[in-house]
Amino acid sequence: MPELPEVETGCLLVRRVAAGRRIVGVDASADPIVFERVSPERIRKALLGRRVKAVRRHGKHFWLELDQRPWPIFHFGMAGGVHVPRRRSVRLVSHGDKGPGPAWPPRFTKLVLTFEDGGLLAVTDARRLGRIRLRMDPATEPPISLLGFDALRGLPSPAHFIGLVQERGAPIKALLLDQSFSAGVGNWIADEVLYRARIDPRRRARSLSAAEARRLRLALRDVVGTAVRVRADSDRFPRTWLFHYRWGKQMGALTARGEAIRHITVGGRTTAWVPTVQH
DNA sequence: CTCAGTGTTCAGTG
DNA sequence: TCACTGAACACTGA
Repeated sequence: MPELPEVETGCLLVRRVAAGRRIVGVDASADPIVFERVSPERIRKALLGRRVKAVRRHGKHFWLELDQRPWPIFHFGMAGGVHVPRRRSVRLVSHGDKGPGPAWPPRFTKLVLTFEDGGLLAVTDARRLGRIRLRMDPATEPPISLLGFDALRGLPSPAHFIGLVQERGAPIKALLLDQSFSAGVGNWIADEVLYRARIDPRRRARSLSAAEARRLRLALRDVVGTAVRVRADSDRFPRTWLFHYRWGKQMGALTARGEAIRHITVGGRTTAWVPTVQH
């Protein structure tokens, strides 16, 4: 679930349920991996009785501003997310893995918050690569202070962006994935952006012309902006996006325009690209 | 049973 | 020191 658009969408959900309310219940699982060196007791102590003043995000991290520090930071890793009960009635017992119907709390829940108005919020993480941290001032402390510009709201000016790109020697795809460069970009966004900018993912960032870097910036703005606008609902991504065809691996995968898709490894990640279009 | 994966970190290398 | 690479991490689902 977790690139910038998914995190932003989760953030909106959290804001809807939590903003302005007091936390009256904290149920934290004892998971030392998800709770980075923070015991469930400390999480509970930090959150219980606090009022949520604001919900902020930078890149793939988001955090709650409370009426008292420290504040919790959430990162979804590869398979984390936030959930609220569907409908009004809450079943406390899930009835089997299959079959439709509400289940609460969801599978892989690591944290459940209850709010004064009865609202509920569950934080899940199936693969346990996500993290929940406590910081006195999240924006100025690692890991968030180490992030680059936010790919949705912090895009640098064209001139600045071109400069940032041309001073780096990594493959352009690896640079896009570097969170200290563009915070929030993940594997599929990087591929989509490069496809739309018609740039070979293996190209060294330094080798991009000003025109190419400009194209890259616009593609980044468009892909992230569009994905956020549709609430990260991939069914609503434009049909022209590589996203819909990139997993037709094996052989003969084609884009909407009939272009052949190839898969290679760049920056340590599986990369889908279209050699006839990207140079 | 094996392996890829919408991510990050860290040891190792140049 | 900086920058980059690749393996490790952890676990589900195909």
